[in-house]
Amino acid sequence: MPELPEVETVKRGLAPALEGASVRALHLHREGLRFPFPPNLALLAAGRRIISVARRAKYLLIELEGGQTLISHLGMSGSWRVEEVRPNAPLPPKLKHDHAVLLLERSAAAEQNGQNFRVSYNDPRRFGFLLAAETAALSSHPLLVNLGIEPLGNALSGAFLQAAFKGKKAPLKTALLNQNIIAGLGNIYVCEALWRARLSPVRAAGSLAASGQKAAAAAADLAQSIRSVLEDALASGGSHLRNYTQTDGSLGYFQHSFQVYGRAGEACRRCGELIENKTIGGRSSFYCGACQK
DNA sequence: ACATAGACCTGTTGGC
DNA sequence: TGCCAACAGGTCTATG
Repeated sequence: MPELPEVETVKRGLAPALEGASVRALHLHREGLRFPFPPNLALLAAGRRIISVARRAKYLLIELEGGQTLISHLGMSGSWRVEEVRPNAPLPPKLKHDHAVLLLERSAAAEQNGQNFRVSYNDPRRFGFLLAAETAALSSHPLLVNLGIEPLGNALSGAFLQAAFKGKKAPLKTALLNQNIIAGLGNIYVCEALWRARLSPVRAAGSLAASGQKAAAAAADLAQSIRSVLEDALASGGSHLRNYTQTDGSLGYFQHSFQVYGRAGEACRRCGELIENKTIGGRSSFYCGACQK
């Protein structure tokens, strides 16, 4: 599920619920996920007000009053679920694979009934994680310090890609998945962006940095394709995940817009040739060998 | 410096 | 219908 558009959608779902609320308790139902939970995690969150929910790359950053920020990564199968907890009503059932549960209280000013709510982190495969870090030192945290640019920010351009890819022999596909260059792209959107840009995933990344107008145009095209595919996914993800309490945001919304991902053996929607699936850098890569050069 | 394979996990899917 | 292998949106580590 979670590449940048999905994580951004989660962020947009969580922020209005969490911001300004206070953590009554954080319950952890196992020792850890991909990484062990920090020993003081529950204690550190308890009683703290949540200042903000933000996203950097595929990380969710939940800033707490008191100088700590929770770092959440969804791995391959993580999701957050918001549920109301009404007085005199049974608690919604805990689901299998709910590993971390926040019990929260809305600020008195915002909520006359004193309603509480529960936000659960569910992750069957447990490739995700939940950590905490000093807010002041967040940008130098080992997980974040080397991250590349945000592809939806102003930094992404043809010139940026040319500079970043110059001399790289790695396949374009691999370079785009490198979170230290562009942060937030994953397997699906790289495949889709390359199709939009008519660029082959197997060509050397450095070929986009060749001198001349042709390479510059291809790099600019790719930058624009990355931006547009992420924006389109975000637009459609937002509409489907709006009801946050009922869906876990797993596969099912933008997939109908896929042009190549998961379509091996089907006709290219642009030229009619068959979509190929080849492993590049250890990941399934879908592309049209006829019109992606 | 780079590419590749393997590791971590459970759930779903497709072939027989 | 059942069984089993292959595969899945991510990323870190070890190996060559």
